[in-house]
Amino acid sequence: MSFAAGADLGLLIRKLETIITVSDAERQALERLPITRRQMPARQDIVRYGDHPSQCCLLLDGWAFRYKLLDEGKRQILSMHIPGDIPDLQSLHLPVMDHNLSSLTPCTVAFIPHDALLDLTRNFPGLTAALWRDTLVDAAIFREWMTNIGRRSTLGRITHLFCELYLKLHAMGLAENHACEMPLTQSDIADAIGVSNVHVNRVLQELRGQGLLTLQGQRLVIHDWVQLTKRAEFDPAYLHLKSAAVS
Amino acid sequence: MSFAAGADLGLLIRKLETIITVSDAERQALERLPITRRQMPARQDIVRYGDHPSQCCLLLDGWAFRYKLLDEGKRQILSMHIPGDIPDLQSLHLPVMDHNLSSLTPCTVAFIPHDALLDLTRNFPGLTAALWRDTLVDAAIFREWMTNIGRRSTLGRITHLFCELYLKLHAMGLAENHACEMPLTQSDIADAIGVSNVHVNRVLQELRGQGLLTLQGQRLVIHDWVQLTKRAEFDPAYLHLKSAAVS
DNA sequence: CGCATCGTTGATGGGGATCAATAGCTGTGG
DNA sequence: CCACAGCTATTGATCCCCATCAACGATGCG
Repeated sequence: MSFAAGADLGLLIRKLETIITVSDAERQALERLPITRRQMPARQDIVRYGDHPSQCCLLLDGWAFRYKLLDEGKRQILSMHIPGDIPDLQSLHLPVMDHNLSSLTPCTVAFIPHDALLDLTRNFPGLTAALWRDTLVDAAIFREWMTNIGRRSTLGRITHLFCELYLKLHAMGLAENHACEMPLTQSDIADAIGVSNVHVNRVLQELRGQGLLTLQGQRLVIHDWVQLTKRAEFDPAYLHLKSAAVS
Repeated sequence: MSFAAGADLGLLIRKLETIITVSDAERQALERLPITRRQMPARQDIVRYGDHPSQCCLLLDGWAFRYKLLDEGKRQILSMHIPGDIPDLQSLHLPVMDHNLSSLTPCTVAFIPHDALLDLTRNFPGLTAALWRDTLVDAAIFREWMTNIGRRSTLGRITHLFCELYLKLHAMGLAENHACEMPLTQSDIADAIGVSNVHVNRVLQELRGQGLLTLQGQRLVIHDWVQLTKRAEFDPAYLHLKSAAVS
């Protein structure tokens, strides 16, 4: 357990500041949260379906994702998470997990006890609102993903996903110049947008062929942001960022 | 504006009680909420994309649904709502609407000013948690719908939707004996599960042919609940009901 | 260097979109 | 009370997007 975790929790503060304005008192309360740091290898479950967590997981470094498994091994990826996110914040008020949370890359996470967070919410209505709001943005992204999966073409789905991830990274200062890390495999993308991995492969080739983007190694480079957002029918309103401006 | 709205707000209390236990003090505070009642015809928007609502909408009677519109008139239905629901509770902390809320049937709604709700959250941490939790269940349902749309067969999607709606109605005491109102058109179902209305029609015939259910007029009768939940891979955990028991 | 994971390619078939036409149902007004 | 309009449900025909299966490179890691 670490109590000198100002730097770690600074990331949480930065995240909250992409959504609200954090006062000094709130900032200090956040920095006083007791946390347990942990390193995780890639693709290891952090919390599982059926668990009753007693803490939340703040992602400090690396990527994570949530998913559900169905019969016959089918998988639906529900969300992607980057540093600053608390992917299982809902466990604060929903005692039993209805899905899994896993690391995507090697990760550093900080566990925050529910007790400490609930304490915070009792004393800082502003932070309660901020955390609540964070879960509401989460839900807003779910709604957009539903729309993505249900009603867009495969090409639209992939480009929409990339637009969203780039913007999320950009808001946290983790991406510039329309380029960013992209550690998803093609199978991950497939399970996020509801198509087969083979089809993802073919549509990615088409996107490359059209010169819209490059995806090599673990890196995404967007060559024509405006055109990409057009193909994706991407409207960033649903991310509810304080400033959604990206040239 | 009506201040003698105990009966109306009793519905909200009943809804919250499907999720948490409401204390007497909380109950009284809820019953003191100032509300404005309104009648709505079927299929009329209540709140629209881009709006900045200053109140939340408690559904007293009838069904409502949320949806997004895309290019070329494509529509994705995001959720279905029944009496007791507050379909736009997220507007309490997300000032701008990223989707539309519309009546499905003729409705009676009660508008509750944001001010009054925010006041409540300042004085009743338990109610804050309850309302927060309500939006978290909302999100849990979104996750399940994502999975439904992304990874289940069309037959699985339809049956899953019916299982969910029946259970939600049952929890509110609005359905018994595996039968309930079902005012969705086939096009509504199609836009909820991400297929075409023609295909919905054909799969419904198959369901009828297999004797699993009857769907005539505006009424759904489930003939074999166990079998239906099997075909749907339906696991009610994601609804986070206090008691999910249905024979 | 060998194994595992990931990416790529080809062939094949089916689920489901799309278009179009007809029939049924409901409310409305003359 | 009937006629009409408009919506909803149904059916048929056609086509293609994409799942699936299978095989083969490529890449990275212990």
